[in-house]
Amino acid sequence: MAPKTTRNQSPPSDPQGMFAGLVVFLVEKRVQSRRLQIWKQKLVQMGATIEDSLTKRVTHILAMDPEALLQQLGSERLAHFKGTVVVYQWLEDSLSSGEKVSEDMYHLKLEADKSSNDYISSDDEPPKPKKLRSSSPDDLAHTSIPKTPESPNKDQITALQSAVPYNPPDLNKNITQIFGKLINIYRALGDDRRSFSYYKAVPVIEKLPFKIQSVDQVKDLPNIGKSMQDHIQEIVTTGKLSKLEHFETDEKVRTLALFEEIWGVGPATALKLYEKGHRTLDDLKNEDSLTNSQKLGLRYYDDIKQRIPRHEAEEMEHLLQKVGENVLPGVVIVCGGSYRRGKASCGDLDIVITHPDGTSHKGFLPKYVKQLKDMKFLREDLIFSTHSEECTYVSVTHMLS
DNA sequence: CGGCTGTACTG
DNA sequence: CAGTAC
DNA sequence: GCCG
Repeated sequence: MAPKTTRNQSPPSDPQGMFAGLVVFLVEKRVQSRRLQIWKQKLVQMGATIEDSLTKRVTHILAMDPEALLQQLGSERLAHFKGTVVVYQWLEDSLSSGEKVSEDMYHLKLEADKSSNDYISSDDEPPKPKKLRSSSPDDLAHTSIPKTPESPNKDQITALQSAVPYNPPDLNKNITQIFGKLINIYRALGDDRRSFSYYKAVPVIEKLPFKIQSVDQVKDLPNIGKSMQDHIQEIVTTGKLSKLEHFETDEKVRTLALFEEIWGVGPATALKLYEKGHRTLDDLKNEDSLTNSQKLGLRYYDDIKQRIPRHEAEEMEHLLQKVGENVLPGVVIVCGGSYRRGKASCGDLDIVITHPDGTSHKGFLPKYVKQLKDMKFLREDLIFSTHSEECTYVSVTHMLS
């Protein structure tokens, strides 16, 4: 879980280099990948930072020509960009002259505007006939409280508070959705390692600011190896993945994957249930070998699978903070996880509870939980344990809206 | 080819 | 301790 | 599955 999100490359960057302070986004279209690689390396060496997506920190966009630029970013995203857009020649000339040349002669401008002929996609989720969002989001809260009263994690708190929500464009859903299914399937089969590989590949693909049309565009991305490239190739050309098709026609694989979506059910339990002859969730209604957590996971199957829209997560955070302050003045409650990372929707809500004086948090969680239960925010305990100073709590919540 | 995080909770 | 989740 |  440790966010190693920094993609620090090996070549030592020189903070005094000619590109110091620049944050660059490279439009990769119409660029030889080998050349791109060299450029990236040079930029980093000379003190620049390279962004994988068009974040608000980006100061410079580099592109071959207006078409490539437009094709990868779209005019509306570009319209909001306030930085400098130049052609790669600027970089070439800077490198050859040994000093950063003025951008003036290299500005890349879009041809007038070809009106709004882009694309207005109402991008919903096709493979989800699920309709009613009767708003019963689930909530999994995990709290961990520093062991030492010194509470040396002020940095963590400020880091949490200063995180900037940014949602990269979600092109390439065709690929990430298929990979997402493979993640579940391999995990259901007990192949966690392979599952994790796909798990790591997905965010890499999600961060791409363009739609993948050729293998060349992904051939030297991290966590994308030979197999992934082949799969991507097949998906972009045929629109599907035969490997996945094969899995999905296999009843055992299908069933194991289904059972494993139940909270508390892993590969072993899923297999046992399958061997007992169970094939559907309904078959499990009367299966009393399930643990408490698993029964709850089954009962709230649909609710737990619901994602929480960001704005609702925001409301929940405020509510949680208000109640927390009420139970113990001064307590600090912040959301972490996917919410903190700025996702548009969250599968759960991760909560971190701390207190500035480092000791007052003792015994806070039970009282807090009780309060939240009384007001019908929390519903059912999935896990609830308290050691002397570290507490863990995972629960299903119910929000009436 | 071998490693791929480590830890806490349930029953 | 096995299984599970994070 | 990917990586070293």
